[in-house]
Amino acid sequence: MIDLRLVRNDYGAVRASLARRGIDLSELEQVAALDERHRSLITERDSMRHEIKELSQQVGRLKRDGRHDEADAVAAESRMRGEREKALAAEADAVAAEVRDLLLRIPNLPAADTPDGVDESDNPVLWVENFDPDGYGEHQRVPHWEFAVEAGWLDMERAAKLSGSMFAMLRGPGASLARALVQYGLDRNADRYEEIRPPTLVHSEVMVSTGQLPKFADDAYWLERDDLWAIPTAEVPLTSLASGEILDEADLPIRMMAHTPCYRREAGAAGRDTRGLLRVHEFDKVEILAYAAPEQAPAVHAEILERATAAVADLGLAHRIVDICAGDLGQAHHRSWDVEVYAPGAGQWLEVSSCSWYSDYQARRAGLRYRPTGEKGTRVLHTLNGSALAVPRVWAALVETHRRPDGAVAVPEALRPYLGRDVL
RNA sequence: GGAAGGUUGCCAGAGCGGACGAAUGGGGCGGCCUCGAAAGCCGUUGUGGCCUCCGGGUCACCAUGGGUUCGAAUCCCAUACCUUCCGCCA
Repeated sequence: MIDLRLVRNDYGAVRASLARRGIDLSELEQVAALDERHRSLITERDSMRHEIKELSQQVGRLKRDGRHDEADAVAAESRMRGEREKALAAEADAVAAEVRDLLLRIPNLPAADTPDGVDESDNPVLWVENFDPDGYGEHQRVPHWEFAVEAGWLDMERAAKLSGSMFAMLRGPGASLARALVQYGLDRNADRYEEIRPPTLVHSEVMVSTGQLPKFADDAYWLERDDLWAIPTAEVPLTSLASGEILDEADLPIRMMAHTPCYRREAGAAGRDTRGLLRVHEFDKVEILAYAAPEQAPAVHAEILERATAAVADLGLAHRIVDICAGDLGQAHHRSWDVEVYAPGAGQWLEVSSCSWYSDYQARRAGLRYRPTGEKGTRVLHTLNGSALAVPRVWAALVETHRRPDGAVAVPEALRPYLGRDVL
């Protein structure tokens, strides 16, 4: 969530920044008004508590001295204040809860250099590589949901039998390819990122920290019986890994990676772009993530983008980098770049990584802090992450791109050590 | 799933209704001593909210949430987590 103190001290700037997203600002206005009310309530409540404390100590002293009548009188006095305190506290708590509810729904402030724009169509393309729309042969223009199903690498029908539509099942060489991609994604980041295998079912508060809750509950799977949520990305457990902790500045940035399944209900996404592996409810992904001091964040952000891009470049895939404009920025994002690969069979660009800087938005929710070297006190961390390798879409673009006229798929050089073969 | 015990500051650990934000020891930091170090001695050492005439004042936090009381780390209730044993299990 955004910094309430910033709302208090520089309301105009916060308002102007959020306005770039093109959202309704009435919640922000309410927050500012309620916060003022909250502060006056707790100031009064605290002075009431102070008086109760002093009176109670008097009672103790009077009783020790055997002056019981006087003690009873003071106790009665204190009890009256107690009632007033109770009322003030209840009201203050109610207002605070209201402020928090609103604050959790207000999106992050876009970074100053985020491009202007209202939606996806305004996102500038920063970089295109290895892409020639006319350079693909007929054999490459076949969508994977046709030839990969025929070859027995992808079995959508039986997956649907087991779990419904938008679940995929990979088989034989198709499954091996997915596993190879995971290993490839992990190995290329193992130089700096600690490998972690986190739980993939998490408490509600963990989903709140990263921003999935309360606003986007319909997008996630929930296990009612145990009140646990299936993670939509490893970003969720990794961001909360150090929640409530105070880290040393000297240890920053802290880099982590995780291979996990990811679960997404994709509510409202039915219909478009859901053929084959384009959009599935469950998929594997290698995520890289970092905790950084604010000054370190831009460099770490660039590093994550560089790694995500290089991973697809080294697989010989046409790719591009898209700069997400203010109107298209995700709720928790401060600045974001998407890496997209071109799938010639599907005939479209597929988002395979969203490299994002969250500033202190998630860290404040999660309670991630650090102690600056040589300073007293703490500061809120910054979090950043991106997919190092999202399996299904990379899988799809890869088999379509490297499909040969004879129907076999040439395994890119970089992946051969993992698959132990040159063709599928 | 059942039973028992536990959860206090950076760590260990005392406190079991009033002067407790919390004894004591360890650790960290600063100082004295020393050529330097060890030992010893002295001091210091949590987080956050609000107000501020920027000197400070004040409130909250002893797993979490309720309750009792003039007053709760201390009493009561519920929950979570941890440990051990039993059961079940990849």
